Amino acid sequence: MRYSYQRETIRKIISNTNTHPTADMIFQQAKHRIPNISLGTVYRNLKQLEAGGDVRMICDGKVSRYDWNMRPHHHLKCKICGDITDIHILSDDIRSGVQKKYKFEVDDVEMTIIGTCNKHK
Amino acid sequence: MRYSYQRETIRKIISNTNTHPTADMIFQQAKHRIPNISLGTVYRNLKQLEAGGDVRMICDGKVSRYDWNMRPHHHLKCKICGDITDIHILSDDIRSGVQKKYKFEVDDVEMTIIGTCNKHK
DNA sequence: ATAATAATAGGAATTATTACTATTAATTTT
DNA sequence: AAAATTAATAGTAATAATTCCTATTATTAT
Repeated sequence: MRYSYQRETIRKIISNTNTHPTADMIFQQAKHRIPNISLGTVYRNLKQLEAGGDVRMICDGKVSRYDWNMRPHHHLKCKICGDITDIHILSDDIRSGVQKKYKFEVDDVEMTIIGTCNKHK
Repeated sequence: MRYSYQRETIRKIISNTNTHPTADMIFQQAKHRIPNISLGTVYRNLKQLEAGGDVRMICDGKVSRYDWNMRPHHHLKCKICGDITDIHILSDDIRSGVQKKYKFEVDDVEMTIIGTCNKHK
């Protein structure tokens, strides 16, 4: 893959936040550095970064969000403020249980825990 | 809520399948019985059925799918055929662990396990 | 330095979903 | 049972996230 300043900028934006930004949020940020960058470029590069294992896409309803944290982890989603926070809990027992019980070859366990975060008392 | 034949038809379509159909799949089915039903009607009624606790919406990437099974459960998603299957595994320990460790008031645990189902050897 | 070709900007196209509006049909009142 | 009220509908336009397309630009190999 050929070098591009746009892609590096996008990579850095994702790496420097814990907010799991959407493509559009990344686009808005990127415009500060590259005023005429286009949204298509953001999407194309997000796909390449994802394919290259540099970032991971997470689904939040209809929108995709992007996460630099490639270690296996899960998410807490607050229904009040919409914030998505990383949590590290093991899901190895779920993995092996499902593998055996349903004869299903598990690649990944995606867990989103919905509720109210501690910011709202 | 006022009775409508369209809504009852939609409810039945969802109740009679385990395929977690999308709004458009439900629309196609419904047209067999009500040829001039409109997609807007399907969406409006799906929302009402969801609000009334008759069906549950599940996110599958960009598309919403609908499930009649209101008991707490999780999903296996096959990356080959795209099928989504219900599984019943307890997530009570995850719930209480998160509640304590992150001071996060848990409403729901949504788990999607991605991999290859037993249809593909 | 030049040639080859990924990557880009900008805009058009697509897909899932929601909003709008005149008409229809279910319920309530008489 | 007929008239009045008003949800619900069909059909269409609008929106939002994302993908596709194309002439131009920028990176890399020669």
